[in-house]
Amino acid sequence: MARAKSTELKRESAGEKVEQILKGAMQEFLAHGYAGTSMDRVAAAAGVSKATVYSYFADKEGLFAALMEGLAKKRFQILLDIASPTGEAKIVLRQLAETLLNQVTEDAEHITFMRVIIAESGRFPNLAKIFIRQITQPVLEKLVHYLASHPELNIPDPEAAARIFLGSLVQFIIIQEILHGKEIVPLDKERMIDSLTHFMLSGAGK
Amino acid sequence: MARAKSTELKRESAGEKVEQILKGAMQEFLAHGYAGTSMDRVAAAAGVSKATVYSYFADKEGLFAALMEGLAKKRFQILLDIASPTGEAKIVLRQLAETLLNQVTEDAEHITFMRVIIAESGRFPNLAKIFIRQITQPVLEKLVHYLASHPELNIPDPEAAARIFLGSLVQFIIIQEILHGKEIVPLDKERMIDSLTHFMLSGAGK
DNA sequence: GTCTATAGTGCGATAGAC
DNA sequence: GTCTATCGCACTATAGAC
Repeated sequence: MARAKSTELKRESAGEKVEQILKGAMQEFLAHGYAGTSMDRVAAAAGVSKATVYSYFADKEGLFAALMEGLAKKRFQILLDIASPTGEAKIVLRQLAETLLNQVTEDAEHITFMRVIIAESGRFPNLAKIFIRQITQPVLEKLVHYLASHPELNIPDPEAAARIFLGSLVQFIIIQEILHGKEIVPLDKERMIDSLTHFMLSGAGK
Repeated sequence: MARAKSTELKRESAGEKVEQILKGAMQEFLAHGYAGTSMDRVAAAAGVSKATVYSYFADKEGLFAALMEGLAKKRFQILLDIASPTGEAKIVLRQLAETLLNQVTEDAEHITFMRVIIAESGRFPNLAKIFIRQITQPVLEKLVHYLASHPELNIPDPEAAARIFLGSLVQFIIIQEILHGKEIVPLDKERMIDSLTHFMLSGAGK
């Protein structure tokens, strides 16, 4: 085989293998968490040998970190796109809330990703901070900017209001989906959205 | 009770050992999660032999479940006590929010407990459900009852409003404390409380 | 493939209660 | 002395990092 020695950087086809490994790693780490995942299972799930895994990633921590950073970038890019709001506040806020709620509740991977980020935020504080910087902060900022640039809404503290708006929605997902509260404390998504927009618009001359 | 309940092993002084084991288990499980904790370390942290641990708890899962159920009962009892609200809405809501925020942010154990409940909600869905039933649901219900019994607040959907109120606060804790967002997206607790009460009271004739 | 860690068991020894 | 909780430790079998 004209396969190069693996101590150095990989050649042309490197990207494919990395993709493959990350895919297997995602399956395992999201399902079992960091400590609950073995490198053997990652290799098996990826369809490569353990040696191949270790030729691309220094160790378990490195693979986990690379995976989670990548997921943070890709999986929540949608949120940043929606959050470019124009138009009437009532519609903009409704749409933002609906997209966030539907986007996440329909995709089990999002839910599991959120769970793992929180789960490992003790062992991997830097990952949590990357998540905050890459997702929470920009979404928050866009919403703050929108709220602040619409003085007719009469919102006294846009930064706090943005936290309330997004925080309510995210915590709704955590209770209903992540903590399996759907059947115990059921509540329709639409009622959350209705009440949230009601409160946000309560200061406007309506 | 000469030979107490047959389901329980050991004699009268058993409680001490159980307490000791649970204390060690708390230290380890809260610090490292379920998969990241070894029974040897639990025994060491508890200052007992592994055999003793296994004489009181059937296995690792049983010990973990017993610990977490106990913590759910004791650690958040305070919330249920506060949530017996009487008096003017503005004050009641402020006090509830302040107590919840201070209670949790000042006690690292609360934060870690919340983290572990979410972390293990995939592997131990029943624990998450116990948490919802014993803490989330009763607190939610008391707040709903309060909001609903004060029609002058003019809240269209008390159930959704209660979710928004508590969800905002809990998510604030998750972002600031659990995900280490304090320095990245700082926000004073008081501003959250001010804005939350502002929205809740926005329908009242003020 | 190697070396370490871990869940769970078994047993002899100890020390205290009656 | 008898009973028993507990300790300490050796042991198996399995799994995991690398």
